[in-house]
Amino acid sequence: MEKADYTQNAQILKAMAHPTRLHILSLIRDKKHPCVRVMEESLGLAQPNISQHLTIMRHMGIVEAERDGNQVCYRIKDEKIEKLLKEILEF
Amino acid sequence: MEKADYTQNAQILKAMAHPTRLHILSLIRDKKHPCVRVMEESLGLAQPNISQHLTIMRHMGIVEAERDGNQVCYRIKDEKIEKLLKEILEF
DNA sequence: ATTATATATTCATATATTCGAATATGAAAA
DNA sequence: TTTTCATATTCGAATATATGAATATATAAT
Repeated sequence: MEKADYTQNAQILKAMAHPTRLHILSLIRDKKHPCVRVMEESLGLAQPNISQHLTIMRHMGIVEAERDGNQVCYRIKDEKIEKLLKEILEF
Repeated sequence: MEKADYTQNAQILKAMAHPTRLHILSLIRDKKHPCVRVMEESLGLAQPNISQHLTIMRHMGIVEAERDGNQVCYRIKDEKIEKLLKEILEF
């Protein structure tokens, strides 16, 4: 494995390595494709805070956003991430 | 999953989410049970730095140290971590 | 006992993360 | 077209992390 890969890999891990972010990812897995308002209810956290965490994960290619009229819904970006996430959440 | 679990889980992830630490873990997997001096050669980093990273992972129960005379050798702590690590390194 | 070798710890400083508060944007409803 | 609802961004202060330099400890060799 290349040094660059460790860096890339570590960045993705780091973007998941936060309690709130793991919780969000778990929600996305459970309720398929939830919007931010739903997360807000489930997590009991401030909306901007959740949005900040989502932004971090969006930028790292962990989740993907889709606007649905008024609201924005999130999903896991791809199969690869889904597999990794499964391993982490079921750890 | 409990909130406490997300925290615990995130802490373990975070302790792995660093390029040098991933590299160290990869070394430990490849060369079974390497000592710090060997890591030093492979990584080309200062010994105190490596030792600092090892300490972090030891404290989080990711690796385990065993003294062998003059030197200290490291291994992955258990099966559970080994499985998670495999998923991460092969991501 | 002294010296050499291997590893760990401490400390200081630079850098990154976290999160609340305030504000901005974007779409829908009135 | 103003108001409302949903989400995103920006900023600042507190906190955490990373790393080099210096030093300490522990075993082995002389």
